[in-house]
Amino acid sequence: MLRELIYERLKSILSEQEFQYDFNVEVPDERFGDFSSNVALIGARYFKKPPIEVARYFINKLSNDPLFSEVSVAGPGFLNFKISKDYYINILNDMLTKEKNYWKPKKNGLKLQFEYGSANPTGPFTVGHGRQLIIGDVLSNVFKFLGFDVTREMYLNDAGRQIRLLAKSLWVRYNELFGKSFELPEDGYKGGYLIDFAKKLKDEIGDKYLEKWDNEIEKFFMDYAVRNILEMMNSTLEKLDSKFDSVVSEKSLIEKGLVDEVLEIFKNKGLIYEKDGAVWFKVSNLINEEDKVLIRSDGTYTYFLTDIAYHYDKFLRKFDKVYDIFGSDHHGHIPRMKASLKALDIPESFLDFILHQFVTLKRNGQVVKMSTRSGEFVTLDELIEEVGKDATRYFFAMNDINTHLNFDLELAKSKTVDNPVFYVQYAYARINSVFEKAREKGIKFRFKEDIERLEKEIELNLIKHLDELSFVLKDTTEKLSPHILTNYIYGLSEKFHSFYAKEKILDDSDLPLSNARLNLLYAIKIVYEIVFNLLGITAPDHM
RNA sequence: GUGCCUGUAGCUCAAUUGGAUAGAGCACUGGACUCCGGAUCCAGAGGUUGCGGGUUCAAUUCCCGCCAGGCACGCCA
Repeated sequence: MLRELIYERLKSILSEQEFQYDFNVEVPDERFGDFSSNVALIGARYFKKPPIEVARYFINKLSNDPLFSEVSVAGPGFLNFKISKDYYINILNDMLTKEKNYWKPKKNGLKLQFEYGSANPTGPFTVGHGRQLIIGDVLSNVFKFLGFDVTREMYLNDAGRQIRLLAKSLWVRYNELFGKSFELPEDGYKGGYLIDFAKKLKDEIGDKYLEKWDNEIEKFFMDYAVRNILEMMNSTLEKLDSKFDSVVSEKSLIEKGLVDEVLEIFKNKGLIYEKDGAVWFKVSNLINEEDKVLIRSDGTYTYFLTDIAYHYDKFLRKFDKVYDIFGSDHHGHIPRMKASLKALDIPESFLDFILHQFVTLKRNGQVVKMSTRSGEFVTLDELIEEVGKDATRYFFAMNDINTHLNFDLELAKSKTVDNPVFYVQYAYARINSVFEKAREKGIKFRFKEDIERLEKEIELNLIKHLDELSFVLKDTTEKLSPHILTNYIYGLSEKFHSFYAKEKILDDSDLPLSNARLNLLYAIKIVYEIVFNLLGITAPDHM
């Protein structure tokens, strides 16, 4: 990785002087060179000399280094580097030899868990869940590619009050089918899917539970509704090509006794008390917030309590680090969650939250209101149906997670409008078609041969861009931002299309050059396959 | 009221966490295959980075204060 090589060289020059400070190596505007560094600007303070003089010191030290064809100083004291052609050829050769392993660092044994897509199983996934699912899926993929031991997990809140509301709502729908009218409970679920479930249920059991309601029947309706909703959710996940390694249910945590264990620990630490018939957690002892209820006066557990137990469970499962991916509406949950982990003597660094802002869905310029309970929403299923899996995944990944995502349905649906997904996929299809054309023309592809014929600026620049994938993957995991990856592949596509338009790849009059360029395309193809795989979108041979 | 996020070209978004003349796409203007896929490419125009201070060699980025939008402040999840 070029960036690292340059960084190491600069660092070792610093250590000769026994200086140690942070600086960066980055890709500047093309007119400045291949890479640049601010090492001299920052170093001025340590060298006690003007930046330009410090820069000259570095240039002197690096002048005979075969890695560079040129090192210069510019502006206020930036060091600009041009990588030698020979080195680029070496790198390309290395990529072709190692294929995708070129971009994989040595194994990193850290055990990570990503929790995302967690929801009440009370309705189908909404568009909002979609963003979360893709962020979680893509980040998991990248961490895994970089050698981490990754578990993707979904948490199901299948034990709470909402499930009982769901059961009752289904029961009301069921009765309606027999012409018996009951009021939907307040905050009940109004979604049409419950009517479908009710019809199915009527076929299966007839009038068995008509106008009857007790604890047994409630349990039956809860199980029936949850089972069917999970089926819906799984079918959506399949369409999205999103797989979980495990699903943890709230119910199972309670049955395992983890909630009791947590309560016991808190009790021993004097962190709980009773008031108004409920059990409270002394959050105010730990952070500057109000105390919270753990057990309601009717004896049921709050979400907060079972979630603490869940995170205790994660800790007992010996993850080195866990990430919770939520919508930004959950941000209020963070401080108290961190406080409770502290109360359990779990190190603060164990848990990190990744919050994403909301998705605003627009249809004909109008904002579509989404709410699971009112039943007015566009489901993730419908969205995938309309715009396809690839566009859905790419669009959810391509924005900074901290910004609101405007998803214009009409625009996304339209096949004629320019779509970044098509742009990047088209580049890949084009590469394939060049190889096909070469076969038609009888130009034989000689793997790893003739590559020293590559010398044009744009060719070497493409090699640099391929090399940069290592940095981009690292950056994606450090900033926990999938959009860095989509930006990268879009940038590679721009460079490739530009190269394609400018230079003829298959040139009958110069077969070695053609072969060199085919080798370059082969390396580009590997990078596309890596990135498409990480994003979970298809790599089309033809379009 | 308190806390979190956001504000960048007409629109949708970037900007390598403090770097050089703030970049792309759409839309607009004008060009490019008798040729490896024109779903492409090249060029032009478009900016007081919400406003005002501060920190320093350097601020879209960090700090303070305003303004605007989103979200959260439950014995909901």
